[in-house]
Amino acid sequence: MSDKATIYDIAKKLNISAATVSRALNDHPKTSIKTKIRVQETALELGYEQNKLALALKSGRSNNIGVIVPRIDINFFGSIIRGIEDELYPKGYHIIICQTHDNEEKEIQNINALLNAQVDGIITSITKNTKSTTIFDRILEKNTPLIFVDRKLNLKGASSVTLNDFKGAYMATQHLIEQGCKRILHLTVLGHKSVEIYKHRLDGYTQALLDNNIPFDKNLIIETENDLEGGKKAGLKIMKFNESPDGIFSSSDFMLLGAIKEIKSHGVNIPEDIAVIGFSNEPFTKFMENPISSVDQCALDMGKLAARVFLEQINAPQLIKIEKNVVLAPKLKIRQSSLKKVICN
Amino acid sequence: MSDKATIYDIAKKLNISAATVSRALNDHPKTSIKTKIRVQETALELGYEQNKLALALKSGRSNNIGVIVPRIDINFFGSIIRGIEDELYPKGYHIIICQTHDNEEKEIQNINALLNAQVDGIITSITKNTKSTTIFDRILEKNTPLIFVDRKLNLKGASSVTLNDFKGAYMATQHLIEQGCKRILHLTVLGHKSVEIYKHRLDGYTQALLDNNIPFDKNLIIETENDLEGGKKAGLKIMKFNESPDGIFSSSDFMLLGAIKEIKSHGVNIPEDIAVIGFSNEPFTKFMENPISSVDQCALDMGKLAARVFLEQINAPQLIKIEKNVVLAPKLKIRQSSLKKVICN
DNA sequence: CTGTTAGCGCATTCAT
DNA sequence: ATGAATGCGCTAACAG
Repeated sequence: MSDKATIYDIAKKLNISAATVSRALNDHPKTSIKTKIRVQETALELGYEQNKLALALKSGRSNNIGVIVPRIDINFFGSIIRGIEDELYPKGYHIIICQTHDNEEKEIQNINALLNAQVDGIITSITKNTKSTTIFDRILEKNTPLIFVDRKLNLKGASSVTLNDFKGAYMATQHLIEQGCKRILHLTVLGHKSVEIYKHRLDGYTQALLDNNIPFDKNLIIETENDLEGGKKAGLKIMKFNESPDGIFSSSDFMLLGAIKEIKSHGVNIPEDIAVIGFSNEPFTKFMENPISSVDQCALDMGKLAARVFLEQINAPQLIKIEKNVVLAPKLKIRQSSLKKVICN
Repeated sequence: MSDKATIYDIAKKLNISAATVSRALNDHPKTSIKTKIRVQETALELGYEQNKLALALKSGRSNNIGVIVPRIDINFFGSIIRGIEDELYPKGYHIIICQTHDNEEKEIQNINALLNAQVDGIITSITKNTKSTTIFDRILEKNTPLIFVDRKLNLKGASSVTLNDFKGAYMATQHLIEQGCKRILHLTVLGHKSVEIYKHRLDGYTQALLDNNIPFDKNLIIETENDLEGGKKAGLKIMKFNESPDGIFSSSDFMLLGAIKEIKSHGVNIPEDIAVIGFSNEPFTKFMENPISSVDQCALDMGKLAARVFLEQINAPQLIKIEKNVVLAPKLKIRQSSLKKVICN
């Protein structure tokens, strides 16, 4: 019944104009307190609620922000979104979620749809397969704030919040070296050359070796699929080495888990024989009977920061274009899998 | 520059009326093919895109649907949302995400905000603390489709997609019995009486015992906090029993994991001494060195079904109100932790 | 302090 | 087949 009451309904009932009602509702300074009260009362009585759609059309601001991620049910992205929501909800923004499933075409569709829906900004993690930047240029042409999280494109006018993958890898490798490892193997993702983050992780690993005067050995780089099976394959390869590594730094927790399972099945002990550390701090790493060390990506913080960058941009004076590139330092989560030395927990 | 082209821009350029442009764009039957083509061409040229906001205001349909969950970064809810998105995106709907953090006040705020944003429907999992139904009644009064997922309220006019928790618990308990367990302990959540699902799980457990002529022993019910610590506490209690249980069915994987860690530290073997099975099929359960059996909640399916129920409601003729209550059968994920008998994997 | 007018962008009657 | 007019609900500019 109370399907929808508009300001006109209130106006009619009070024999005043809709404009006055609008002003009263918005607490406009030039309105008598009397009418304000009367309006508020009848608004309540009629169950009036502001239609944000009309407001959005009028103002050109929808108060919605689009968030596009590869998959929403991946813990990392879920946490990023949570960070964004936590930060933006109190400011009156709503979050519209889209998934690309790492499909560039879906990415383009999503962006177009969000733009048509008049979102006030877009926060996104690009596809693994994103080749073209034209769709992103369109966002910028429309003066819609664009913020990349984690997986980014280098575009003038776009902001970004990323993790210092190089540093994370460096820290992890350094940690293994400090544990006494001399022959550290690196597990990287097949086709990593096309994804910045894996390149950076490889570079961090290499640099750490260099800084510690450990020779780089290209035979100690194994490229495999980023899943359990890929890890197992890699583990098998490792078991066939003449000289086994004494440490593994993996660019992914999943690959590492596969490798661990395989290696253990050969009677090799972790961390005694081989100390290992992964990347991403997947939830399962800390729940294992023998918890796995990993590099935490601070997903929640990344989301929060991306949200703040958006707010800065949206609140900036018209003519000023803010472009901000935030790089977060990762955190090492040291657990049993990489501790050769005895340490009090 | 191409900030925004409207149908008026196209109309002006072609010296025709906006109405004609609108019709041409919508492939209206009573428009000459010639103009259709001309309009489409200049639309492309001008980079025209439909403003969904205006459309929404006009039509009263925003093509947005609100989804409210306790937390988006919990795997279960992430999967539900993914299911919803997968199903609704191809139909042109967008998903607006909100979190309650299990706070009833935030729940009310979220619903009001979504209603004001003119969403076409709301899919939600209620708070653990939801006491009042008035806010949900408001949704229904507005004739906005309301679909509960997993955690539901029994309201006339609202639909629901839930898991058969009773059956899941029954299956899990039955499985333990089949493994030869005689003294099966049940781990339930503190204050479970206020949340339907835990009650149902307890009931399923009880019924399975009954059906197998195993006496119910209230000392074998332990109530604890739903987290690792709570599980550890429970594990300690169990270790102090005069007569140890030989099986555990836990209403939560997290509690179970805590209990397992505690129990193992006392030298008790799993599954040999105590076979265990949890609930929810959390991702970590299958990644463990000794994978944990669990009841899968089919989150993805629940999301998809909820989306379909929404579509049915929204597409139903005006006067017909569809109320649908779907109950999904859970799936047992049997892994090492509950297999006393040797089975070929 | 309040009323009138107009417009955000679109689709839809009613004419023609 | 097309144009003119109207309204979705709201706010802002301009009068008064």
